[in-house]
Amino acid sequence: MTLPRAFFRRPAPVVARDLLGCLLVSRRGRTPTVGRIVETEAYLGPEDAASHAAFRPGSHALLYGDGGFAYVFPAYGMHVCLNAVARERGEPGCVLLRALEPVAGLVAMARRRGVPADSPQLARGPGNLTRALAVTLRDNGCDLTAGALTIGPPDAPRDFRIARGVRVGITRATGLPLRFWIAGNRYVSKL
DNA sequence: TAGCTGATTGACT
DNA sequence: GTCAATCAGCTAA
Repeated sequence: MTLPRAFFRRPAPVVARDLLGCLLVSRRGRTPTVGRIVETEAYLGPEDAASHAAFRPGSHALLYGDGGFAYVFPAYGMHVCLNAVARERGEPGCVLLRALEPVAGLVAMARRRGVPADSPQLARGPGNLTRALAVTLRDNGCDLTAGALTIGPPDAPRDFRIARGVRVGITRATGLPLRFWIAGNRYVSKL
């Protein structure tokens, strides 16, 4: 069960908001790991100075491609961040996945992270999220609607409150209210 | 070829 | 609060 391609063929902020509560499934490694998405950020096209579409040509092939694919990039040499490409072909945009609430495969996540399985830090933060799910640069460009890395619809009613605020951790175009998270969730990276 | 930067994290003062 | 680790891809030369 995965989200249809059409889900991703919408503006990035809409996709970012609707991804909250959805399930990210990674079949990397021996044990599948599943997490509920609790925090996202939307990045737009070249008009958004913080978007890689504006200043990282190496990402253009993916960011300008069809929605529903993974865009994985290295940051600060030691971390990788996972994005879902959003919007129709030719209209660049993506959604950065910043935090998950662990659902299944907690022991495998804890082993990869080196923290207790009940730690709220299991998949909190973009770099920690990819480490917990064993996402690497090899996953760059993979199909999120079918494959080792997929996103499924929520497994429970979306009865949470969605909070919205400015993006964090970036040095350009700060101030845009493009960060979304589940209000009060203990696995959100910052409040 | 050398130098710089960043959508980060964790350790340390 | 500060700071190092570490690298792809860009820029300047």
